[in-house]
Amino acid sequence: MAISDLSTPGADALFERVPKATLRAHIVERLRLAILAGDIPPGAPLVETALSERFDVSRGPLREALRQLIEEGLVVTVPYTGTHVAELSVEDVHEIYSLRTVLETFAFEQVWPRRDDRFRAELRRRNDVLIASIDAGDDRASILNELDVHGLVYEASGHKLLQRAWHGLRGRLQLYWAAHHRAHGRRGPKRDSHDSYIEAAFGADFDAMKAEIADHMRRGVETTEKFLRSMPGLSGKPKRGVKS
Amino acid sequence: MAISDLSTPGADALFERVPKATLRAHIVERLRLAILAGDIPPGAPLVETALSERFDVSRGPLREALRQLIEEGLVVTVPYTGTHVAELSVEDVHEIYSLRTVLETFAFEQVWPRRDDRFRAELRRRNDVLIASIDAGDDRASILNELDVHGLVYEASGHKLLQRAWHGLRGRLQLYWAAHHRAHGRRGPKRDSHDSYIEAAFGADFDAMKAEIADHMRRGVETTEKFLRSMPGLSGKPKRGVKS
DNA sequence: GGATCGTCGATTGTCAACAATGTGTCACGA
DNA sequence: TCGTGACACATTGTTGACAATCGACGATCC
Repeated sequence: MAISDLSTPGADALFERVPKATLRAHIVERLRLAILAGDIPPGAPLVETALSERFDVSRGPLREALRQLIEEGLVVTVPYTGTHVAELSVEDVHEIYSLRTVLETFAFEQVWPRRDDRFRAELRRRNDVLIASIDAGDDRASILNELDVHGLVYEASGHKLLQRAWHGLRGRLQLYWAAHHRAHGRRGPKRDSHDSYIEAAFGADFDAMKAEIADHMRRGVETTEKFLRSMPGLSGKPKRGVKS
Repeated sequence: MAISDLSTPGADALFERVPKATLRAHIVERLRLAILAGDIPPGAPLVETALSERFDVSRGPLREALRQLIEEGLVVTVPYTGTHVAELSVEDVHEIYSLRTVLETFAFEQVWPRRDDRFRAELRRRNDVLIASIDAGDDRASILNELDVHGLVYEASGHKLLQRAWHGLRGRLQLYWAAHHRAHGRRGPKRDSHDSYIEAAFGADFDAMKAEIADHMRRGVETTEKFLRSMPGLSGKPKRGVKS
């Protein structure tokens, strides 16, 4: 089979620049997507032979793809024993959101003084997309669109290292929200929670924006924590035999 | 050859917990050390066959090790073309230090309210080690010790994600300072630059500490930028044929 | 002389077989 | 019944060979 047979046109140009040139790059994407979409849930084992069969590649490229996802924090492995999707803990939630508060504030500090009209227009546009998906009741899309709105701030900062850091956080966030969606369904981002964020972003008061970011994160950590506490199974040991 | 033959006892327990159990883990360490020490300078090609021979392993584990270093930002690769050590640019320096200012301030925010005596004692200890190596004129050690002093703040924060972020920044910083040392020699961290930092860390005024962090980073970016501008060759294209 | 095309070497990408390790199971004895 | 030891199985780690691709060099044609 030729590599080109696997090409998925412009469907998901969400992450970084995508080479698409090698099998490994392909698998990284597909596997990441499968994990983030909750297709392979947290704690589920990732057996190399099974995955190599599923993706129709040999174990070489697959292992390299796994290494990359390990480095991204989405996958955990124990030598000679096994590999599984990263699990969710309450401490992680606190860490993610506290760090995100710092990073997003920093990102806004970079963008704010520039009074960038292109940024504002794009922010408006992405927010409209988000609102539309919320109103349509499409939770899967809403989660992604919400992250896209926030992601714009990092992109606009022009700070590559900061974007990289956001990318790492984004993946874990998606892991949580996907689990949340899978458990409760129809409980994506709320309109009003985001309205105040956008309003502040378009305002003139930077301190108000900082406060709004902190508030937004507080709400996020609250929701996610409540969810996790209601699902103690998610941070348990991976069960042998759960099909991937 | 048995894996145990490669064991390097407690020589460099600098980075994370070291499994030592697999060849791959070993190579990641050795390769990272070779890069960070400047043994393989920025821009130099990393040919898989040459490296696999040098480290006496096959290309499989070596490639996986490379993947990990790529994810850490120390190595860059182009499919079907080549791999080389990451290069140094002035923008990178600005990004690293600006992000580090934010992260280190955040780390101190976590540590400060606790009035942790163990932290203060360890800070004193590591600082003494640093001073000793500076006075001894050992630049190589001084660079590492200086990073160790700062690293303690991240460790004491107890924030795993923050430590992870610091680890990524730390590697790049080491890359710069190693190149700096190699070029100029005998120009490691200065005593007086660090004295004010430590003084503030032991003081009671948190705002003063924040200002000191910002100052410290300003000095760092200034030195590093001046160095880079004096060595334009470091950000050039990798030359084919440079031995690794 | 300059541009273009093909060839060749170097390098990375991929694969399938084999080795090493850890974990659970099951028989056995106290 | 409970502990214990050996054994088999599942899984990852490692290897060497082969395929695909890229970049440079040189021949050829205009």
